[in-house]
Amino acid sequence: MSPAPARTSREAIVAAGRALLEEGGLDAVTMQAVADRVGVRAPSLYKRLDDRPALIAAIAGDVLEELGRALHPAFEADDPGDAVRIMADRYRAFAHGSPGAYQLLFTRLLPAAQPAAEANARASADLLVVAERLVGRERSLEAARLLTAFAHGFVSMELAGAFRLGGDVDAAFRFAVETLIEGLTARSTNSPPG
Amino acid sequence: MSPAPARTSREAIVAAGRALLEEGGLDAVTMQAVADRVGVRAPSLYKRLDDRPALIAAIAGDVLEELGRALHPAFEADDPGDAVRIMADRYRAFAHGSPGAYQLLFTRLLPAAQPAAEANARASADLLVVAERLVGRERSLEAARLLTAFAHGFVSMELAGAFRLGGDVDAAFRFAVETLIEGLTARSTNSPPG
DNA sequence: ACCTGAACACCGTTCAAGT
DNA sequence: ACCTGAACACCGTTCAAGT
Repeated sequence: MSPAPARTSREAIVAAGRALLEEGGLDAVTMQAVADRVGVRAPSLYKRLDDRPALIAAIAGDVLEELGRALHPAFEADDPGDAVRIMADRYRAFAHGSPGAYQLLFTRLLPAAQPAAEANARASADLLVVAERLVGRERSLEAARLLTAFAHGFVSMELAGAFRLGGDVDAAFRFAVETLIEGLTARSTNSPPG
Repeated sequence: MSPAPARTSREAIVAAGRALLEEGGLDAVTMQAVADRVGVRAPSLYKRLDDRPALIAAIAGDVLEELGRALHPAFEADDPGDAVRIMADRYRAFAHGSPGAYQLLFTRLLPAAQPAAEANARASADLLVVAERLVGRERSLEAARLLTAFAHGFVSMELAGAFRLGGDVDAAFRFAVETLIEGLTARSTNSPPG
């Protein structure tokens, strides 16, 4: 008579998926493992999500929002160079703290799994403002792309274990950030303050 | 009486796997699809390869060698700035020409799937020489890491479709390469020629 | 309204049996 | 020495049946 009460929730399912992602990579995020973790049978998941790609998309969306929140305080720095330094550090810290989630963002996602682009757009806009303060309006998009390409490339190589020649990886990161700030500043078309 | 003749080869299997990778991503590289393509049943593949991770590793190894060959001519440039320009262009062209293979290189590979590191080491050594000519010995490792991080980050974001704000992506790449060359040159500890 | 077991088409992998 | 069909344990997903 009484309809069956909900025994889980979309949020719990997404959280379980993300935990499995960090523990065992994307392959470990099976519908059955997720179902086990939230205490339900696999077919029940299809009441809350269309399919596995939709689950992956939901995880990616959460991650993107969280990364945006982690980066946002960097934009309050007065000096654009400091903004870049803080952003870079926070970006890298996020990737180290959630490597599985971070890598998911740059996995070629199936079309169905593309996360909502709002958080993305907001972060892009914030970064563009910093870039403009650094190099001027004309080159701001190019500068923003250089900065994001570097940041993503560096942490992604770190996570993939691609820095195999020893040395101080933290120092290499700091050196690179300073080189980028200097290089971009030197190309600025902003009129100097007077 | 006569033992069964070989109906395929390890090379044919690896080539089939790579073709499937480009056509449909890593998920499309199933043992059955590979077997179909080389004209054999799936269990026969296990005569030449331990398992699917070994197949993926073999593909990655081939790709890495090919990338090394594509990059090598860049190191003949007299000017280290030119070497960086040529390397960057060739690196990007390789990724555009074989996006599936390229992305495979930076997928978190299972330990079993780590390609032989020789080709890797040779390319690293070549790049270090260029970096040293650009910034001096002390900072050469840091500089090499900045350059590879940028190059990988840029093309990987391109392939993931992460540059969604329009603009001229080619121009952004050229701008970034010039900014890096200038920034690194400015930090050089090499004594000026004279 | 949600949950479940049973079923389907697919994986990777093993292995005994064939030539 | 290599190839094969059959089998096993696993996937994702659908659906009729239960409450």
